[in-house]
Amino acid sequence: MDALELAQRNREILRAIINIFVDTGEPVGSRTLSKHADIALSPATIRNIMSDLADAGFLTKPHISSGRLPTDLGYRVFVDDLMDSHTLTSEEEESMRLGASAQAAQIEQVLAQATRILSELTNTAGLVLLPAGEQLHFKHINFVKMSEEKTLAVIVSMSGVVQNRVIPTETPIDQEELNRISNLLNEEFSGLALREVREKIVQKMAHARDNLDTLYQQALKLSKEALSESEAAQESLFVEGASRVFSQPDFATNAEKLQSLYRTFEEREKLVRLLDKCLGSEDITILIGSENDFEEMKDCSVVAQRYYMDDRPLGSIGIIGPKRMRYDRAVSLVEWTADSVSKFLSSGKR
Amino acid sequence: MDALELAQRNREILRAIINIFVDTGEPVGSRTLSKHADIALSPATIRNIMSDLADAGFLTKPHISSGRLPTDLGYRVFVDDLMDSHTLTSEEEESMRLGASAQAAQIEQVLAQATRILSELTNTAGLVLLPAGEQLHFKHINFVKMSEEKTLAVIVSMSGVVQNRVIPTETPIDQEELNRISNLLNEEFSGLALREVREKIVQKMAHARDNLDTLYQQALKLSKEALSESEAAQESLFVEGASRVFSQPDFATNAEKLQSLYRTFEEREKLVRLLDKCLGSEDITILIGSENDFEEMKDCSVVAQRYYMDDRPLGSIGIIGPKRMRYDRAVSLVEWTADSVSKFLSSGKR
DNA sequence: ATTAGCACTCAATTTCCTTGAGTGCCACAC
DNA sequence: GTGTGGCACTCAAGGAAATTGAGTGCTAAT
Repeated sequence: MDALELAQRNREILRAIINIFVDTGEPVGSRTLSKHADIALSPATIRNIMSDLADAGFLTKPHISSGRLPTDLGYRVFVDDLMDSHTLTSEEEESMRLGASAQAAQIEQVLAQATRILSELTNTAGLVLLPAGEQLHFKHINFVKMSEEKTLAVIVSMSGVVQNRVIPTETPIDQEELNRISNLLNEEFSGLALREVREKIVQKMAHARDNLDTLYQQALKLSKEALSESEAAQESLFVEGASRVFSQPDFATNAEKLQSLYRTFEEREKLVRLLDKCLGSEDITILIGSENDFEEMKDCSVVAQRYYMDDRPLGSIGIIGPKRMRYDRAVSLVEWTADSVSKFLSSGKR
Repeated sequence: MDALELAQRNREILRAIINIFVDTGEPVGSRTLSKHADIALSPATIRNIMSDLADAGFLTKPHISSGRLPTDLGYRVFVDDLMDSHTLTSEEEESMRLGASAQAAQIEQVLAQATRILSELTNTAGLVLLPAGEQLHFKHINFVKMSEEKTLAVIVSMSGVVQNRVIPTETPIDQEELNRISNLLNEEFSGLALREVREKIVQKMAHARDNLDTLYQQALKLSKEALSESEAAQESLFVEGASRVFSQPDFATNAEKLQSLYRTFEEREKLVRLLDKCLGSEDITILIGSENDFEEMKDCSVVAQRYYMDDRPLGSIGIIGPKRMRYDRAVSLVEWTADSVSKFLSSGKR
């Protein structure tokens, strides 16, 4: 037997161990494995192989006289090379389709719904990120006078995202005038990326210094305020079904882990950063255990993919669950969901 | 010694037991209590009194040979009659003041901020309910054409709450026309309660059947859609720092309780109902243990009070924490916060 | 009425033992 | 040398028994 075939057999063993462990949650011993239909080797032989796999860093054991379980690295090669691809069952497809049925809904509602279904099907926490950043394109702005010192700006993007913010105004502007300002801006900036709008405004403000048209100047000033920093502040994140993660037996026993995990889910900022990372890659992103950079999430894995609107990546959608999860299913479901969402957002003209 | 004095002494004992238990979390025994400075009685005497208090239903014990701890009823009389009122320390006041510093912010931001501080200071979960129902008054409406079949309605209330929803439109209406419709509605309905607006629209629709002014008819139809059911659907609830509750030693040991509690926090609807109840009463509402109607929250207490805008009750703000909490502090802090929020929302003209 | 004393209870902790799954290594067979 | 059986060893988990200590309830004495 040459080296290649040996390697092949080792891979087979590794795959079997991970499959069994994902299924049972118990460390897998050599005896259990030799009973397994696909493996026709004696426990002793398997022990040798397991020992090799452990030396290579793919397996570990909780204590010296126990069965083996996969390391992060083990999961990694499993996910990259060993995993069979999962085809969705008809029930799974059925449930997904229900999600797309919501008609005439806002983008946020569509995303929230998709995440909820994703969470249900995978029994993990569903996440979706809608960064209100560079991707957004200006559709409409509207100013409402709230009081002498406060004006409310409502900004609608092409994709249907609505942002609003309060702007302090030194000199009162009456609603009539605000309406005219709105119209002015709507005509001028329609369809541009928010970033471009910001740039244009800055340019125009420089030029218009001596311009006598105060209405126009006020318009620029107001809209500058309204659009400032809107990208950083207003991204929105939906988390759905986080409690499912906590019910997993992997955490249920350990109150301490549970708490730190809970705190993580409350600190949305970290989740945003995780999903943000996925925006960078076209392929599905899988982060196993410590591969995500947050200590308190080292027992969790993230599977996420970006979704599109009209071929532009808009945000990312995914799940977060225990490291011990059915990666094949997770990958299929996340891909399918991202795909559905993309199709829904791009369908027809918006 | 007459009956009155005896009762007084019993009350003293009950108060001491609750204070100690709230402090330590351990059942209080007669010995511990007799060592307590304020109590100059022997353990045996105290035992007799404790026995009486237990018979009266104020105390209970986890097992036959252990110290006593308060029942829900015990907490109730404590809160109603025995509790010293807590005066805020200067640090506490200091932290609260910081919350009010945010200028020109939206109402949601103010509320979220207040809740966060409340949660920090009490080390419990902070809650705030902003029911977008009867209380809301119409300020401004704006329609944006998203596509041939979809129109986005943005409704701004007098209090600065922004709601938006997508309306399917059979016949396309162009933006120009939508603007005119907006203007029409804004003039006609400004300042009315949303409920009144709805009623008026229904009336007018009945009357206007033969009216040839199709613009007006369209306006009515659109606005009816935009305002329909908005009250039920769009109330918003902020929960801040729920993880603090989970870190409490009362729950930390019991993974099962922890989970059910977690699920409760995810089911916002129940929390809404709780806070909604508080809206009915002018006084601060305290619900101890099973006094709230949710089985899974029987180990928690709620302290909440409504807040006002211009002397109209708008919503309620409060905390939810373990039954074993410093009620005196909680009450003071919740009252103070509700007060600050009310003042902030009512200050000046809006 | 109050209290000291005493017997009793029971959760919690500790200790010790047993069990069983599993490893690692050695020697033997093919 | 590749695979296997055998054997000694390890260790977590679970259970039984013993110990401890905080606390109660009752009775008799002050």
